[in-house]
Amino acid sequence: MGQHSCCNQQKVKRGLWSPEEDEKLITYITTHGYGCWSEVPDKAGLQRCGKSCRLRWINYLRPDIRRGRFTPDEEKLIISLHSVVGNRWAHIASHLPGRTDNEIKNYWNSWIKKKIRKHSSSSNSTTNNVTQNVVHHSHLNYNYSNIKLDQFANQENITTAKPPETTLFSPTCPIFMFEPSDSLHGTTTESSCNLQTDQYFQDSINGLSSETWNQVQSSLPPPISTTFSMDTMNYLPPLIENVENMDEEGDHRGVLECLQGHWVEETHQQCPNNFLFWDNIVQGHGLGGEEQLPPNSSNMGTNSTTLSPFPSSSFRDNNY
DNA sequence: AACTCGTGCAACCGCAGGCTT
DNA sequence: GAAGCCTGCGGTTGCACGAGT
Repeated sequence: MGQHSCCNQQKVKRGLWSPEEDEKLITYITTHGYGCWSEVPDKAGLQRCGKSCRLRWINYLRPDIRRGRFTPDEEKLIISLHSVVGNRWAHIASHLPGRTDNEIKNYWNSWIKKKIRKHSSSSNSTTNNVTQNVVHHSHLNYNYSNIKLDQFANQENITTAKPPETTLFSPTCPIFMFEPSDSLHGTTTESSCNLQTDQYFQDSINGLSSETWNQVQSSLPPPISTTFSMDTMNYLPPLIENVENMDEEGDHRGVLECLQGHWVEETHQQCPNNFLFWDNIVQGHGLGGEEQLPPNSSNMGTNSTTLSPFPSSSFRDNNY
């Protein structure tokens, strides 16, 4: 064990590829094609495993590879697609000709690291344990969501507070799950926007060219009414619609009803971010009393208690 | 100049799923 | 249906390099 099945040959070289190795691989692939990758090393005269050859070719050597910095449009497209499909890098890469999943993944991860640092340096240090526990080297998608939600939780008034300065995306804002014309430009009122949108994401969407927008649209999953997968974005339109009905004083009851009626009860399974979102809304904005209690835990999916703090004990134990 | 640290990127690892036998 | 092999994918690691001290 310890080595991949394709790499258990004797004297398999690892590490960075030399120009000579690249040359051998290019020469072989361009003249013979790659066919079965496991046969490529022998036939090309390389002491690499087939998997390594494949990776080198796909990520670096193939002629249609596009290198260099991501353009603003590519960046926007990545952001948009990531909001739709999450960390499915190969899927995202399929919408960016010449870009590899590895490249996009690296770009995204380093980019998020920057955002996290920016957040942590600009926000005060009174973050709760949730954030501190989840900021880690991996699972950036999930963790970053928590960071944003945590910031919401620390705001006193969700309807008047300024949204985080540089939020990237969140499970609360796949706005293009709606009709683009309405959701993008018509329904993000001042009050609702603070709750449900991500400013960075919003800017990205607004800046998309029609071509890019079409690419995003083409990647959309089936309509929400028929799809409740684990994908976070599928949970959100009801919330956003209901938030629109909140009054200017920030009556959160609509949110709660929404969460109970459309979001939590219907989509309560396997979605930690949503639970945290709920948890933070409630904890951060002075809601209390019987009517605001989260749905009965018996309604929750079997995974809810292990995946998230919702319904949290602190919610019930504290006086909000 | 030497050292440390942070960052970006290439490559590896383990797993899942498809295909073949 | 089971086993083995292969490919593809996402997560993770390690290293080179530049910036800062």
